[in-house]
Amino acid sequence: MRIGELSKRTGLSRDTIRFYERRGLIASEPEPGQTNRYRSYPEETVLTLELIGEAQDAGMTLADLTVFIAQLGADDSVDGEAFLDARIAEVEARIARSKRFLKTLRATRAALGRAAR
Amino acid sequence: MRIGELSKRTGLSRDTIRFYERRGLIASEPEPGQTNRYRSYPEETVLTLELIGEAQDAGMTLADLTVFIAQLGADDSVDGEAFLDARIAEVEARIARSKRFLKTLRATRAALGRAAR
DNA sequence: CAAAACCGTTGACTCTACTCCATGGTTTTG
DNA sequence: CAAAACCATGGAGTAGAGTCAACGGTTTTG
Repeated sequence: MRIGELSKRTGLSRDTIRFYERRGLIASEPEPGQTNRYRSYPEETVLTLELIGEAQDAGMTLADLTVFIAQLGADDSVDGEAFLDARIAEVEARIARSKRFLKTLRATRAALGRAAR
Repeated sequence: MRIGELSKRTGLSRDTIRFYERRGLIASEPEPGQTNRYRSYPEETVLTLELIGEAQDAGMTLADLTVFIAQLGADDSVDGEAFLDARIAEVEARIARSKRFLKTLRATRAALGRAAR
């Protein structure tokens, strides 16, 4: 699929998609048998981009994601376990802290609801 | 308490603390009866800074936090409920997406564990 | 077939959230 | 009391993650 469709399907701008490709997070091939220089992305790129979004929400950087995505493809990895263990611990901690903050947000909301009437 | 102690107790750099103060997230007073220009922070600033950390992990920006912290003190607020409801929804969504990513991380870790032996 | 809609590259620019001087004053300590 | 440790201000610089503009090809469409 071309970049315009991918953009529509993911909600990301074309520029963002090209930016991710320069960073090595996704890859395209030239359209087969075409002389234009248009990128063509495989269907699964939609899923990869959704994964990137989730990972960013979980606090991962694009640099981390470059490593992680490389590991998704590779069947073996020397330091992969250590890397993944570290990322898992980080994300777990971030979720826990986010939940604490959510409680504060809800408590504030409740207090405000009472004060308002 | 002076900035050095606050820095030690929160793990934040002095520069970061001063940066937050410029942004209006925390406040200091001059040390009472002193002629120096040293800041003096109340005890609760430690908690505020911890809150800021959690909020950032939850994906809030400092701009959002400025509004939120103002609301913590004010007993009434016109648009407060709408603001808080929006923030709560955002944070909930971000946590949900983070959890989805965490699953992917764990699955990858498991696959790698099996492939390694 | 021409206008509209797409696509590509390059390079500069923005925004957020810090971080790092340089310079100079104040406290603490051995 | 001098050196070390601490504090302040102002301004410049950095990193991460995009975003935008300019210019020029390619496809699609009425």
